[in-house]
Amino acid sequence: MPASRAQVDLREVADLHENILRWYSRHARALPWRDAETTPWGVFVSEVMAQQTPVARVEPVWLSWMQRWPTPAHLAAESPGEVVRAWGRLGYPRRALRLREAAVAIVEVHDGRVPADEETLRTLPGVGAYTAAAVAAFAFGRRTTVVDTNVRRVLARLVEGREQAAPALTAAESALAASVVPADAPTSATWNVAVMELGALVCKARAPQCEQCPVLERCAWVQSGRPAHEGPVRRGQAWHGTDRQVRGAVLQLLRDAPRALSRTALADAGPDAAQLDRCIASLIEDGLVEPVAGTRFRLPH
DNA sequence: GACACGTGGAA
DNA sequence: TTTCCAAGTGT
Repeated sequence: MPASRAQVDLREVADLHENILRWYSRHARALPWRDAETTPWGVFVSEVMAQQTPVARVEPVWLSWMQRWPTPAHLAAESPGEVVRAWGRLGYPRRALRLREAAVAIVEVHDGRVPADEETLRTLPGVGAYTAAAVAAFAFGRRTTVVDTNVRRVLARLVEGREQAAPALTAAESALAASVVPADAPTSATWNVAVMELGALVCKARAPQCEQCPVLERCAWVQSGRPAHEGPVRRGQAWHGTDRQVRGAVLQLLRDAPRALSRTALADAGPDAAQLDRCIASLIEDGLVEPVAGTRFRLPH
């Protein structure tokens, strides 16, 4: 059956809802941004921090971040460099700049309040389809379809009978995910986070814990004997010797330095002089580094 | 659609 | 030790 035809009948959907929502009520992690008193801004921050980043690593940074900048106005008033420094080693530090830019837009365009609808959320820097849906659902209880890597993997296995989702999100996947979202808005929000949680804790990429799965009996992948992934092997992310590695090393030096560093000091970031210069230039271009008097470098003020 | 973009823990 | 990959976005 082509993936575009994969679907679940109504009785089956109701059963998935019941079992997955019950599982979530018993096994959901007590993440701080799930507290009832968390503001939409707090949810927004958590979703940006969680992009491509394990949730466990986000938690301590989120706690200190919300203490320091409890509202968009607080963050908007901060310097980019301090924001990048506080981002620490979460990775993809451009997210920190965009989060601050989003805070500025929220203050200047949206009266200091996080927008509730996806279309408006999508206009904010660093907010794509996933984050817009997640904030609408988890901060405002909107009925929408949240599709992240967990949801894609769970549906690939449960409904399509495949071990892995496609390399990139397809329209068919989005349609399938939308077709199983509960009609009721509050329930839909819980459903979206419940499927994500199931993917994160049980239906994991590497070592799925099928014996703990609340919908094991309905899983197409398990029923067909858990066949191994067919098709092209996913290309691993290159790392050693890449610009990304050098950029990360430069930024780590600057985060840890109280003042501007010389080009010589930054040479610790990599042995290739041409690559180092290229990376410094691209970091400046990205707004992550600021040149001082042409010869020294620091996080942007 | 393909690529670039950080980081570190688990297997 | 190397590889995998994690609540994606922007170009």
